Amino acid sequence: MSDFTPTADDLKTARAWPFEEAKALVKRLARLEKGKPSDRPIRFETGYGPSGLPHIGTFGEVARTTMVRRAFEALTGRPTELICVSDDMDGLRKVPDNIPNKEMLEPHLQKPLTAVPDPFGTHESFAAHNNARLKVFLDQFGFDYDFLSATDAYKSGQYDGALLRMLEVYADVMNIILPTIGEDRRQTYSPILPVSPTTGRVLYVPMLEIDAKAGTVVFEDENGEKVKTSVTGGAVKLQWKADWAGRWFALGVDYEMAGEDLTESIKLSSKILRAMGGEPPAGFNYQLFLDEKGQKISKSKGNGISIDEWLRYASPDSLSLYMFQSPRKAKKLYFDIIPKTADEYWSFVARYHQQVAEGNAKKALDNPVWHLHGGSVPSAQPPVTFSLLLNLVNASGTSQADVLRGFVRKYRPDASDAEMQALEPMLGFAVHYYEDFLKDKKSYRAADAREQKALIHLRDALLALGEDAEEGDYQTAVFDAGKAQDYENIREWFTGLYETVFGQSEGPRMGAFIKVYGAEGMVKLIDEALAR
RNA sequence: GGGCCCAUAGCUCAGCUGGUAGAGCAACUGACUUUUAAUCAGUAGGUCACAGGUUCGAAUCCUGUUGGGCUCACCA
Repeated sequence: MSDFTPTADDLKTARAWPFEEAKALVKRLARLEKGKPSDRPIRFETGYGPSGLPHIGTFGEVARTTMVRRAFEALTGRPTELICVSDDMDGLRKVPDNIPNKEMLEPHLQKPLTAVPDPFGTHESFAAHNNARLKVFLDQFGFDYDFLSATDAYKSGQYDGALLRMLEVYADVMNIILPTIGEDRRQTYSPILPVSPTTGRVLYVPMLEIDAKAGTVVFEDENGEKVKTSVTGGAVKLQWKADWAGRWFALGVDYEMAGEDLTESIKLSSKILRAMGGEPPAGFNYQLFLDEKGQKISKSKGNGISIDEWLRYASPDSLSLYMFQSPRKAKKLYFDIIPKTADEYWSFVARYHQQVAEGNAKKALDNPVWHLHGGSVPSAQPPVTFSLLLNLVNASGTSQADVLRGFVRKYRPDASDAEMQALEPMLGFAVHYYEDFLKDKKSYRAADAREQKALIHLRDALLALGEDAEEGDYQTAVFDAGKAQDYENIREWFTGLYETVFGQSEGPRMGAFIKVYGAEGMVKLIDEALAR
C-alpha cells in the first residue's frame, strides 16, 4: 500500500463527484446542526424492495453510496454508517415468476413479506430468504453496512415516533399526496396502511378517524367491522412515498441516492418529510443503464449485462470503476466494455501510485481508484494487461491457466510473486472470455501440399529437439521449416502455420509458445492440423 | 405537453470558481526485421450537438433549438 494522507486543502479542492456529494452533505449538516455538531454517526442509506433479486443496480447504488461515504469521512473525519433497509413489511402484490412452489404463496397475497412462508423452504419467511440473499450479495463485495428489516423497525417501535408525527400532520401529508394521484384513488387513499387483525393482510383502506393525541386510527377491516388501533408497534405501516419520508424521519438519514426514475418520488417524499419537520437527506439521482443500442436495460427484456456476467469476465473492482464513471450520464452497459474497463482499472491503479509517489495529492484524489478503495489502493498489479492476456489465450487456443501463467512468466520474467498473485483472477477471466466469445470464431483450414511438408519438417525438428531446448532453438526450427520450402516471404509460412494449426491468421511468437506449451504439445497440434 | 438529467476525438471518459482543447484504448507510420502480438519512437484525429447572449475572452455562465434518457394512474 502506498497510501497518503491528503491535506485539508487537497480535500477541499478535490473535484471528483464523490467529494462534491460529500460537500453537499457537509452543507446540509451545517444547516441542521447550526454550529454545534453532534458526535452521532452520519447516516447513509440505501433501500430495497425485497421481492426483487439483487442486481447490477443494487451493486451500483451501494458502491456509489460507499464512495461518497469514504469521501465524506476523509473530508470531515466524522464517523459514518451505512444502513441497508429492506422494505420487507410491504404486502406481497403478486406471486413472482422465478420461484418454486408458486401455489403455496397464493393464500398469502397482500400479507407482509415477513409473514409469507418461504417458497424455497430454507428460511422462516419469503422476506427472510430474500434478505439473506441480499446480505450474501453485499458481503461478497465486502461492503460495510448495517442491515435493517423494515418489519423489525416497525415492530420494535423504532418507527413509532415517525408514525405518531405522521398523524399529527396527517392533513398536510394528504394535501401533499392527493394532487399527485388519480381521481379514483383519492377517495380511498391513505398514507397509513393498517395490517388486518383478522386476515393479516396489508389493507389499502381510508382512515375513518384519526386521533393524533392517542396515536390511534379507525378503519374498516376486511370483514366490515370497524377497528380502532394504535399506529405503533407494527400494527400499521406507511405507504410508499410516506414510507420513505417516515424512514428518513425515524432514522435521521443524512444521505441517500436513487435512480433517476425515482426523482419525483424523492421530491414528494421530501415535501412530506418537511411537513413532518424533518430535513431531507442529501443525495442525487444517478442515471439508468442502457444496452448497446441505447435501449433501457430491463430485467424483463433481458438485454444488457447482469452482474454475474460481468463478474465472469472481470473483477468487482472493474465493475466499481464502471459505476464510478459518469454516474449522471445514461451509460451503455454491454460486453465490449468489460475488457476495456478491466484494463482501465489497473492503469488507474498504476497512475495512482505514480501520483502518490510524485506527491500530487490533487490528482490522486481525482483518481477513480482512490474512491473505489477509500484511499487504500492495492499496490500489486498484474504483470500484463487483460487485453494482452486475451491475445495470448486466443493465440494459443488454450484455456489452461497453467499454460497462460507460463506465458506470462516468459513475457515478464521479472514479475514479483505479488504481481503474479494479482494475475491469478485475471487468468480465470481471460479463459472465460475466450471460451464464451473467441473460441467459436476460430476456423481451421486444411494445409496445402507445401504447408504439409513444412509442418512435417517442423514436427520432426521438434521431436529431435525434445522438451529441453532453448526458446531460440525452437524459433529457429520454425524458420528452418519454412525456409526449407522456399517461401519467398517467410511471413506466408507463418500465416499458413497459424491458419492451419491455430485456426486464425495471427498467433503467438512461436519460440516462446513452444517453450511454454511444450514441444510434445506442439507436435500434437501439428498432427491435428495435418489430419484436417 | 410539463418537469428533471445528459450531449467533448472512432470508443470510454477527463477538463466545470471563464484565459489559445486532454488521457487511455482503437487507427496509422517507423524501429527491432526471426512473422504476428508485445515493446519502443512517432503521426493523425474534435467549428467541445446547434444558434444566440453576457464578456477583452465561453467546452466552461445564461437563453433557445435539436437529439437521447427518465418521469407525470397503480405498484415499488
